Amino acid sequence: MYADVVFPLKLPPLTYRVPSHIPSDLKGRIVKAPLMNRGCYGLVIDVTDAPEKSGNTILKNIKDIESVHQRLVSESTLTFLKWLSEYYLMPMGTALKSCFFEEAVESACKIQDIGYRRQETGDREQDVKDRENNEEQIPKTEKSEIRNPESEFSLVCNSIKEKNYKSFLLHAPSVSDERSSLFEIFKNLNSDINGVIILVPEIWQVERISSILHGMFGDRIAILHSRMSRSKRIETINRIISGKSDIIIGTRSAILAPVKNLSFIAVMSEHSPAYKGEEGLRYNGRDVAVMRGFTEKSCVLLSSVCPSTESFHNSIIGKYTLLGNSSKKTTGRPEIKIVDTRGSRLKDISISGEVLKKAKELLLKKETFLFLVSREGYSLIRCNDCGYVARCSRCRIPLVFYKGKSLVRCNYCGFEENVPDHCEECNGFNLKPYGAGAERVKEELESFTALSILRTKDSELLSDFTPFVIGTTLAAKNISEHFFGAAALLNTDALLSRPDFRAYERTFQEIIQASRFVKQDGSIFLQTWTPANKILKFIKQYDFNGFYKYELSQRKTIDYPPFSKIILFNMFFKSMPQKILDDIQKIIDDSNITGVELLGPVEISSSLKSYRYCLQMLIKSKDRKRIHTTAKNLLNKLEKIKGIKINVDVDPLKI
DNA sequence: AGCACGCCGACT
DNA sequence: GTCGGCGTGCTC
Repeated sequence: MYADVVFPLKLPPLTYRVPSHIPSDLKGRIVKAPLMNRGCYGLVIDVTDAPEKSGNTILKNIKDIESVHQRLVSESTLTFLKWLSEYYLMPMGTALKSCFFEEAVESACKIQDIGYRRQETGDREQDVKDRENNEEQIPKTEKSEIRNPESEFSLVCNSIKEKNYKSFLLHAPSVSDERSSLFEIFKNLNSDINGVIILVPEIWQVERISSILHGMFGDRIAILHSRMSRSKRIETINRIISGKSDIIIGTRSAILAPVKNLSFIAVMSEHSPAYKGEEGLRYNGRDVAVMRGFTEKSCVLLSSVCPSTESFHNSIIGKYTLLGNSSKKTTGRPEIKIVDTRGSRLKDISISGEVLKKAKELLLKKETFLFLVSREGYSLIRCNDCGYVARCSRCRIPLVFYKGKSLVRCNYCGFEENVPDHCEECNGFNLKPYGAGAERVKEELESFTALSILRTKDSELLSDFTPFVIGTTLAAKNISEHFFGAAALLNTDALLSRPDFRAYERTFQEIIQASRFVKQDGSIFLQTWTPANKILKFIKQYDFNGFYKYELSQRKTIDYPPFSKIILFNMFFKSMPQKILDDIQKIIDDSNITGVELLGPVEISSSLKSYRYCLQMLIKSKDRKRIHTTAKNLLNKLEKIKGIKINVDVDPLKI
């Protein structure tokens, strides 16, 4: 008898012999096995009669499993783990590591080294029984009783009770509606629910949810996010495995928590790019949530005030059930005004006359005005003779001018140098600030109003009256809803023309999110040189359906998600002789790829400090299975090139 | 992830 | 001549 064991290392499963005195119900259990001359804890994912012949290499010197420990995962979780590894093109060990395996081992095996025999009546099962017994003492109302049968959330509640996979997409009118819907669901269920994961995009949002649910679930609630200390994380995982906590609230990684009998997954602000990992196993928490719900037969609720185009598309094709009709809700939202800055007389000023007039007006009424800019620093630098924008010599990214520090900086590689005095394109000396950063807007406002202006950092609290607030992001956790009398987006065009096929969608989402901080009868000004842009019309009217329809038609014509799948390869090198380029080309040619589009490789600037060079390759296809087999094949071959380091990004957000 | 093996610089 | 730098590679 042989067992395939996965360790929380960048490794595929390894085969071990199972000594005859060990029973065969090993699948899903933690075992200790020799690896690199010492005992390591791993997870058994398969038990076979003969050792698997991996390719044509016959395994010699197969070692014995040392000891057997508790069962950690169910059959369905194993299926999920295999999917996670295959889908994101990473070894199973990497996937296992992401699933809090080390923490599970730490809490279950090392602290109290439970041998095989004691296992059957382990503390874990007893704890669950204890909790269930306690709960039986508490009188419950009838399970089928829904307090508010008219509520559309009864659909979600029924689905949770049925214990079958079903996905919902809630298009909520506001962020607080998103949260209250969740509360409503738990209230309707009379807290009669086991195994819940609630995801939020950022750590500070965890507290918002946990405080709402604390009265209902007490210490059944566990919190999980990436900035917890190791010991706290182990403690939390221990609580989850033992069944003491089964309501998990956390950020991205919490979707991989070892919760048993998962019946409900909620993904708040599902459109958020924060759900996508940027290193290691680059999974998207939202997509993983849907897959986990599917394999573990749970109800999945995605919610957002501005759902992603992908999720909206899934609701059209019937993959998700659409809830909420906030797309029709235009009342109670601030008025959006498109400000045409093309004819502005004051060419060197980033704030338009119309916006400035409103700002002064609000100042008299003691109301606060929010200025949204898309970058820190003063501006870019542009040659007024030839129109060339100064760029980083290494990255070819526009350099940002910091007037206060009197330097230019590349925000990609961090390179800083003195402000150039002439244009490197035409050698002219007519360089001028171009575009508006936070520093410049502050300067302009101060010169127009003779007031000192508050620049917001995330941590700053706004309590006393501050006439103007300038922000680059809206991680405005300390700003209460409807705080501002008005808001202005000074460079809407910069957002709309970001080099990302999701630029329109992102802009729409950012404006919708900003709108929640503006008074309902206030206004939002969008300054633009392209007032005829269709997207601006949809935004102005809060026309979600119009936007999605247009955006989906655009995505279809350029053949991007959701109409095709994309996988990005970034290949890093210390040096890049012609031979490497030839080798890569040969691998591509030999793979005779069909039904898959391959763009590149093209050289891009390297984002890794220890690697100077980077080649990027984009793999694109309508065929979900084919793109994966092609990518896996290519990856296997490319990895053999010496000195290469490859980052694989399945469903990348940034291209 | 670790830990070994391996090929070039400064030392008793 | 050796000691040791950490770059590459393997782990059933």
